[in-house]
Amino acid sequence: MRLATWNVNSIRTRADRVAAFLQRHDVDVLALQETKCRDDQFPEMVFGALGYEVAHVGHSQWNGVAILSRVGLDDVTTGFAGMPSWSAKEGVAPSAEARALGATCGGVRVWSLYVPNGRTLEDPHYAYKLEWLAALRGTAAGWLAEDPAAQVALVGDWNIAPQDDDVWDMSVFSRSTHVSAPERAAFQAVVDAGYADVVRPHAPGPGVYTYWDYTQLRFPRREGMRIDFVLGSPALAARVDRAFIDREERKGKGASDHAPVVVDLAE
DNA sequence: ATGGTGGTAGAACCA
Repeated sequence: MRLATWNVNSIRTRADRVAAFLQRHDVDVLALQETKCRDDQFPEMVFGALGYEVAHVGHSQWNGVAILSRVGLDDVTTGFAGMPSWSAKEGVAPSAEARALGATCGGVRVWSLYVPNGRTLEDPHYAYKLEWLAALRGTAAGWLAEDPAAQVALVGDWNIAPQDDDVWDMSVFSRSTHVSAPERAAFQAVVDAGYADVVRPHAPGPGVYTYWDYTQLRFPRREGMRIDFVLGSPALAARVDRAFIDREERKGKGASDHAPVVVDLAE
């Protein structure tokens, strides 16, 4: 089974690219982030024609996550238990909502995650990001306590660069989100709960990224960040026999600012 | 030092 994740930065703008990607790499399950559309706007037919079922949750034009699967799409769940709600605390703030979608695909519990960006170290969204990650860690730890053999994949845009080598120049990020100690600790806590980064061993750094800012020629200058991850439970991680970042997808006109991450699971 | 680009929008806001 081939599982992939991609922050697509608008599914309507890039439906053709996503369809071509699915076919080019023969992908079975694709988790998408930043779909940037309402449920009724999702171009389901494009993917239905290719044999994929679609689950999507998009609160507004901001964010939104989806799962496409041609190996079953069952027990679809919006949000994980205990996921903190931004709007419940602060009033309407659609940019901070609807960022987790779970489904069982081919025996694997797949979670498409868009971790809150955080904006700046002083912004309330930063505290929300840490709170959100702590809740995810707690709930995901519970899944493994319940069933240590569970096959779970936590995939998506984590908006965290866990290691210094995961950004092109640490000095640029001295007072920025994504690299702060609390964010890295929050990411590590999920790892410590039993979810391993299954891609890094197959795509080691430095200089290996999943995101390049549209501005300042970041991609041709090879100035990127590794912020998209596939974290796997022990039973899932044991099945991974190949993984790669499809850097080619970042090239050319009409690319997302993120590249897809692809993982192969042995039968 | 701001703006560089691209998305949703249809003005500003977000990444």
